[in-house]
Amino acid sequence: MKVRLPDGKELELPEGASGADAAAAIGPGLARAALAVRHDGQLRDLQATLADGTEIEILTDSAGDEALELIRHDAAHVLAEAVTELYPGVKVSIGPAIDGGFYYDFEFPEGTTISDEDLPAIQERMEEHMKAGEGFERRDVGTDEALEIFRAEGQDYKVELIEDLIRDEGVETVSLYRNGEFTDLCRGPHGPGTDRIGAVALQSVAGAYWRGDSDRTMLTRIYGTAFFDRKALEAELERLEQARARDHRRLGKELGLFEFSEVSPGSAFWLPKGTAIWNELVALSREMGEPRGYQEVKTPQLYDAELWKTSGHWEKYRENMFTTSTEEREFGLKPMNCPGHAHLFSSRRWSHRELPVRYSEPGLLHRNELSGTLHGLLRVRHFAQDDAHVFCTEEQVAEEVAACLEFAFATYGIFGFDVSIELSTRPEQRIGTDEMWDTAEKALTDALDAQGLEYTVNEGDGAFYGPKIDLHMTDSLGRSWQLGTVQLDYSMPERFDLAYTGADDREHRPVMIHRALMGSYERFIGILVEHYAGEFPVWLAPVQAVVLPISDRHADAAAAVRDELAGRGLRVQADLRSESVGRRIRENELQKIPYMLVVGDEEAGKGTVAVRRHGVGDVGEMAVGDFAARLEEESSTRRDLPVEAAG
RNA sequence: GCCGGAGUAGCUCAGCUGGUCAGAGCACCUGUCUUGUAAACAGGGGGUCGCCGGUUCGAAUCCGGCCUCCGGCUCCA
Repeated sequence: MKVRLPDGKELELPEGASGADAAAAIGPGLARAALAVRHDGQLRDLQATLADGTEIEILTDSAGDEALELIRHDAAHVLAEAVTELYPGVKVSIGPAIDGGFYYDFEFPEGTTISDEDLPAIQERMEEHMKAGEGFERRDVGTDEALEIFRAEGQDYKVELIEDLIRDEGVETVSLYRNGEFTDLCRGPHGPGTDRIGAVALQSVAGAYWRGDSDRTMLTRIYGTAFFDRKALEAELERLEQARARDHRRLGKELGLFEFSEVSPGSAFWLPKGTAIWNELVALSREMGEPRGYQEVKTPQLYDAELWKTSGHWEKYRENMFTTSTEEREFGLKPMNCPGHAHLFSSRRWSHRELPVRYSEPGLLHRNELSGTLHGLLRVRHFAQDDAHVFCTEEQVAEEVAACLEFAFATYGIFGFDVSIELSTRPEQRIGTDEMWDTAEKALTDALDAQGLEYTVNEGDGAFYGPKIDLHMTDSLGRSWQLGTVQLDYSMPERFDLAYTGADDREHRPVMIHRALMGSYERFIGILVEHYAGEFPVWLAPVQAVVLPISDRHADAAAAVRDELAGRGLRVQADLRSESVGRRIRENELQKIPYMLVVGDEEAGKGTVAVRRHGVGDVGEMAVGDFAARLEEESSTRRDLPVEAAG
């Protein structure tokens, strides 16, 4: 028989030849490096027999992410093998490869708990199996036989998986993979053997619900990662260590940006330096919003429960709301600005000529998030969004959604963010008719397609009142967080009986677009801190420059420089402490302040400063006025100017 | 909320199996030094060892409950 190779050549093989045979026929080097074979587009074991006339490609350990994914999945099986040996009676569930590694979920016998301290022993056992070079043996069996095997072993989760496969997909056979004494239900493919997993590291243990369902058993998940060689593994562990240094919670404390306290869990206390960043972002939002037709409004924090009943929050969102009552009236603290804005819109009559109306508000919100979900600035209970609601006609929807996306990308461009786009569709808990959802989902899809944007679809992840386009960024450890969102809403206008008078002199229902671009200022700043590793561009830096007198007798000259710059609206301080210059430079460097301006005898007389740039060093002497102009330019353009180290 | 882990001076952390274990560095305060591009020197103050309860002659150390934080899960900006 013949198979075709990626370079177009044909390879003659005996009937019934496998991927391994094909690799061997091409060359011994490839045979050694081979991990799996792509056969008509599908990745299969090397042992799989090839069919005549098909196209094949041998996957080797130099195939990048795909190869890593394969051995990480292998490693998950070895993990399960080690755990079943070390903890008799353990029940296994599933263990896939994930971005950056793999995990396996187990149910340990009653009374056995696993912690990080148990990982080294498990890892050691895994390494023994890797050294032994056990093969991954595939066997296809009838579902009856598979059920019998796993029932006999008391592997209830596997039994459930097979039963579901039979029920949902009508399968009659399933594949089993055996490495050593461990047999797992698995679709495959797997590499040729455990010795191909070069190096493995178990990283953490965590709880995870069986099938991601919070009503079901909490399993114990063990996370790990694997690479082809120890060097790559260690580089990755080193990278993770480095990433921890960028953690916004750590930098926020070190740089004096914000604090958290037990007295208000999930709520940041913003220090002056963090507030300076916050204010710059709000200013940016206003500056960009104004020419785009946004008008800022201010609405209350607390609303009668009636308003939340009208909006649907009382029914669909109440468990996330903080409520209170006074004089026998019940109130809810706002978790969103939309009902307030809808109420505001309804307070007068509108002509179609006036639409779209775009109300923005950096409103303060409270959401009663589950305690276990709180996470620094990235997940809080009290936050503010760069929120706005656009009230427009049906005909204006496409243009307005497109304008929101333009605004969003213009904003991210300033920070050099590379966001990923997700379209979230109707959730189970929702208000509004299916027709409304059809219309809204189509409108968003059309807007994305019209701009040729790439996106993934999150079925069922929409807001309860409408579908949304979400814009995501990852933090220093690669966790994805939603920043911006553009949500289309046909329900709220109906619930609030919103109307405008059309050209036909009849009443029409406007459409509401909810949008936040940075998302919440809290989360955005958290991501920003990690993105810049605390080394903010000049326009965002809480302190843009610090003036350093060489000795006490230069204090007045230094203070004068500070006053002149601060008088021009720049965030400049003077470090007049009687500490050594080296000491003060060190401390201000650690604070990652963009500029230090040294003033001594040489400079004081001439009205200059010796400029030191963070991360660069001494960049030479400048007249105070020239430096001020530079700082002003960097602030107003929101772009740092290039610098070169002096001499 | 759920699973696992942690909680000692402002910060980072030491303190093994209960008995001078309440410590170190940095920070802070006082004094001296008056400084040229990443840490001057000396002295000093500071903690009911997260909170509540229990075991014990005796608890930072053991047990229970609660709070907060960390890693995940569920949920979400």
